Amino acid sequence: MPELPEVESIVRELNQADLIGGRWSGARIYWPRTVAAPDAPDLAAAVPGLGIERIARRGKFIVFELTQARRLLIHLRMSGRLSLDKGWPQCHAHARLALRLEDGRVLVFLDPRKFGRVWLLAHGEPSPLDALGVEPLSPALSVPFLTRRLAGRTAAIKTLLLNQTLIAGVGNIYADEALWEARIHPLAPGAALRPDAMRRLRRALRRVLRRALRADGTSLGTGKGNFYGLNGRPGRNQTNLKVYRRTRLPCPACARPIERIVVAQRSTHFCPHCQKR
DNA sequence: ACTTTACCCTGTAAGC
DNA sequence: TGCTTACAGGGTAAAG
Repeated sequence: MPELPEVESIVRELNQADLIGGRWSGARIYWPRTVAAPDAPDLAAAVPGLGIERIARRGKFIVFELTQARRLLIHLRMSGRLSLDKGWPQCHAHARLALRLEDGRVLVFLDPRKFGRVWLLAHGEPSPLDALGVEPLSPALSVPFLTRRLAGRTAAIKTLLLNQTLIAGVGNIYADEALWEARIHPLAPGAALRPDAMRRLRRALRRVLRRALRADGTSLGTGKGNFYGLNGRPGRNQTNLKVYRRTRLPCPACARPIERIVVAQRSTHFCPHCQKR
């Protein structure tokens, strides 16, 4: 569920929670498949004693840099959430993993749909971060870069924006929003984008993501699949959305109804008038 | 090398 | 109220 702005918001909150310098003292695994590390025989045994040096984001991953050159990665996928509690979870219905700190606090990974994954990696071990593309808010996302990487790509631009090996961190909401802002049809083949469209796309991606970041992410609806930051804090970006989940509502630019189609197995929202093929 | 498809899971909301 | 269906912001593996 969470994309770059949501994950970044959570990382900011974690960094404000006085975890740096602390040490893990134990772990409890409630749903074993949550632990994805291929050769981590027992995360619960390996975690105690590891200190937290840094907490960062890469793409949609939360990265805990630990002592002994180890790393703990968390990917929330569709329905993952984090909660920082005073002790081991008592009544969380969807607790999949809990990590206890020496000061007694416990970071609980909640995930109704069980798609989320956690890795504990040793130095030099193959990491899912290795495959990630550029950070969209870094200078690496340049027009020449986009031009190079989209050359020869016949897939729909919407599909390519969701491809984490090209650009890391963009998901369904911000792909739709950026394409609307750039006035590009979601089904346009990547290679069909003219230089001017490339410039608009780069600019739109960065604008849309930064705006969402300022609002601490997007929280839609009331369901459990909704985005929440640490300990259930919702974001405020939903009021900034122009097309996402606004099927049949008027386009903010031309007032014609927004359409919904399916691209890459994902709902895709766009204005057929403003975003021509 | 790139693209498409099936699949992983559970919860919520809408329609009847 | 209860049942059924569609949908959900993530990604992978395998086949074409």
